[in-house]
Formats: sequence, C-alpha cells, structure tokens
Amino acid sequence: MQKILIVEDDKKLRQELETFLNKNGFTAKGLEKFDNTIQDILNEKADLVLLDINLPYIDGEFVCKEVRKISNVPIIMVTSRDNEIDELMSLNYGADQYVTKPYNIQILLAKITGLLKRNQNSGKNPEKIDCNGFLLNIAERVIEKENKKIELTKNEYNILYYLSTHKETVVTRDEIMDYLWESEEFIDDNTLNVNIKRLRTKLEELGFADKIETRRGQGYLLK
Amino acid sequence: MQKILIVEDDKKLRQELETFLNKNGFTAKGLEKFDNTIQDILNEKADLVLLDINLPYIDGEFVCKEVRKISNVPIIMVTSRDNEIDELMSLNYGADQYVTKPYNIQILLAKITGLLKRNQNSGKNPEKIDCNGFLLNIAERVIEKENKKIELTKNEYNILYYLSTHKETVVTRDEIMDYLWESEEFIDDNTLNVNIKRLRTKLEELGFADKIETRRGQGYLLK
DNA sequence: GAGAAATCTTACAAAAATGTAATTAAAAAA
DNA sequence: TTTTTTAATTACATTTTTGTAAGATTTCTC
Repeated sequence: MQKILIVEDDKKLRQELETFLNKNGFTAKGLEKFDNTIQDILNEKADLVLLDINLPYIDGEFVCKEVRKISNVPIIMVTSRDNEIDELMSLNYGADQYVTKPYNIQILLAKITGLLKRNQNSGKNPEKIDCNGFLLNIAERVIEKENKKIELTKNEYNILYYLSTHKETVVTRDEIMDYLWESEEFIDDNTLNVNIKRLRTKLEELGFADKIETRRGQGYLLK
Repeated sequence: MQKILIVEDDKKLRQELETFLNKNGFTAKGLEKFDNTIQDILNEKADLVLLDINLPYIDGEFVCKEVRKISNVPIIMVTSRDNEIDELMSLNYGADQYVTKPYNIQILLAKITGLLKRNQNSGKNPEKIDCNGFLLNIAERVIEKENKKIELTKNEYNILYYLSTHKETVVTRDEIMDYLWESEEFIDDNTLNVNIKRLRTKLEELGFADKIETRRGQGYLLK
C-alpha cells in the first residue's frame, strides 16, 4: 500500500483529502502540527507528499527545497493562485507536480498515480524492482506483495537482486557465485544450491512458487 | 552533455528551440520527419524529449503513451491550448511536464533543468550519503573512505542511515529506537547504547572517532 | 564532594545466518 | 533401462549478529 502524506493546515480540507485518498487505495495521513514540518516529512517516509504552499510557521517552498536536499520523495505542491504555478516552476524548488486549490479531485488522483507509477521503477536505481508480480524493495531489503513483506538475508537479497536485474535472462551459477563471494577463498559449489533453496522458500511464502527456474547445465532465470 | 530531442513539426519553431537549447548548454536535436516517430524517439536515446501534441500522421498523446511503455525518458508535452493541460493530465499519458505554446523560454528551461536534475540521481536514494569525511554506501551497506570498506550489520546500518539523513541534527534516542524496532515488543533501552557503541567502533576502525556525539539527555548527533 | 541519572563498556547467552556434508531426486546421456 | 551428472533437500555445525545483564564511567544537581 502506498503511503501519502498530506501537509495541509486547513483541517477540514485535510480530512476530506485523507478520506478520499484512503478510499482510493492509498494510505493517506495528514500532518497535524507544523512546528517541525521538514523533519516530520522526512521521518514519515511516505511514498508521496502533498504539500500546501501556505503553512503556519514556515513557507511551503522552503520546506520543499529542504526536503529535496535529503530525499527524492515525489512532492506535489498545492497553490491557491492559478498564476502562481509558472512562477513557482521557474524557481525550481524541486516539486514534481503542481495543483491549484480548489482541488479537482480527479486531476489530483491522476497526478498522484502518474507520479507514483513513474517513480516505482524509474532511473537506474529504482527503489523497488518489479519482479513480475511482487516487488524487491531495495532500501529495506524485503520482498513485498500488497501489504505482505518478507525480510531477506544478505545472501538471499544479493541473489534476488542479481536475478531481478537480469530478469528473463539465464545467469550462470558462476556469475552468481562471483557476485556473492567475489574474492573469498574456495566456497563449496553446493552452497549456492542451498541459498537458492532458501530464497525459493521465501518466495513461496509470499505466494510465488516457480519464479526461479533452473536451467540445467546453464544456470537460473527469474521469470 | 545532456541530449534533448525536439519533436515539433513547425520547422521554424524547431530550429529556434534547437538554437536556444544548444546555447544553454544542451545538445538539442530536432526530429525532421514524423513517419516513424515512436521508434525514432526510442532510438535516439535522448536524456529528455520535448514532444508537441500536434504532429502529422500521429497523435502526440499516443506517442507519449507508447514511448512510456518502453522507456522512462523524461517527456515534456507541448500543447497549444492553455486549458488542455488539466485534461491531458487526467488522462495520464505519462508525460513528466507540460508547457503551452507559445513557449515561455525561461519556464521551459526551468522545467528542463528541473526534470533532468531530478532524473540524474533518481530512484530517490542517493547511492552514497556523504557523512563529512566518509561515505555511507547505501547499496552495499558499507562505510567507505578512499579504498577502505567496512561492512555494517543491519542495526549498525539503520542507525547510521538515520543519523546521516539527519546530519548535524540531534535525534532523540526514542526516534532511533522507533526507527529500528518499530513495532517489536519491549526492547531494553540499553540495547541502543550497545548498538551505538558497536557502530562507533566501526567508525573508529575507518579512522573516524567522535563522529557520533552524545547529547546527554537529548540524543545523538552525527557531525 | 556526594548522590543521582544517563550513558558507556564488557561479557555472555540466545537467535539468526551461513557453509558443509550427506542423501535424495531429477534430468540427460549412454 | 541403467548410468552419470546436476541440482535439490535435509540436517547439522560454525559463525555472526543481536539483546541483556552487570558494573563502570561520566555528567549533572545539590
């Protein structure tokens, strides 16, 4: 479930948004106080931030800029005046999208889903790798499907990372072993079998049997 | 040098844009024919695409959608009508930005640089976090200084990650403990002391004593 | 300085991760 | 089918990580 943080000081509006977004398949949460907004946003680790430009104590523009220094979380900025948008953009605070009040709820939804989708696997270090059905969460080193998460150990993670960055491709056992145990002394060839087995067990727990296919004599392949 | 592909059938406009962008530090190139636009865009492997919505033979919206299926290249869509933007957005073709004609050249530039910058190290986690002297390597979960690398355990990594994303800021013990052991049953308060101590030992091995400062009664701070 | 509170340190035991060995199963070759 | 090869499985020992206990040290207050 994707987490959206609403930073909006109008309580009524905030709660409406929360309700609406929660109904539409997100986990929306509104910030209640605004005395430590930047830290609060960062700590929340949301998947997307909806940030009103008019906040108590502090400017939304400044918040955006500061958050952007540390995190690349997608930010949608909310402005009251229509003509403010171009001006804001040219100042380049790092927001990903802009919307104006009053909220057009459908357009907001479109912007949110668009941003989230693109962010899911963008760039060269996607936060999560799409493994055709489930996700490999890079930051947390877990595999996840909807709300279920299973932790991976270092070896399991490394194997799956290697496989998922070579999706639909046969990778040899030697490739994987080099990737895992690069420079270490001799490591039993069977150790890989065991580690693959352990990874498979966790995939199965998540409901994904047979994702790692054995290509006898050639290697493995993530489907 | 960042490559920008201009997909605009008005020849005069195209050449003006090309000149302008080239003068501003990009390598801009205009598409000359539009009979195979989607493939041409994909083949060009540009860092950013400026895509007019009114093209001969084919709809810009369709082009955008198709390109997005295969590539995550940033796309700026160009529309003629101001009121078209919201409509387009709600249809969610996957463009990253929208501009209207006639081009406001400064805003265009802001959007381009903004998009490129964000895309440069996207995947939202910077690969390495600068800890004033040494680096925290996110992907490998090691601390490094020049050629020396030291592996961190899960707890050590999580503490340092938390501290380094709040650099120069006092973070309370509770904050850290919540971050590490969120929902787990009761965990001894002293456990944090021990884990901090272990992390400090590794930092010292790397040659960085005293990077984690104790603020008695308040928490810790990474200098 | 004495006492209290917060943090650090060391040592140890429990838990988790990892590698190896032995055995079984499956696929390919003969 | 039988043999051979390759991979899967299970069990176990070793290593690493982690949490806790107990005591030492530091800092602050009085």
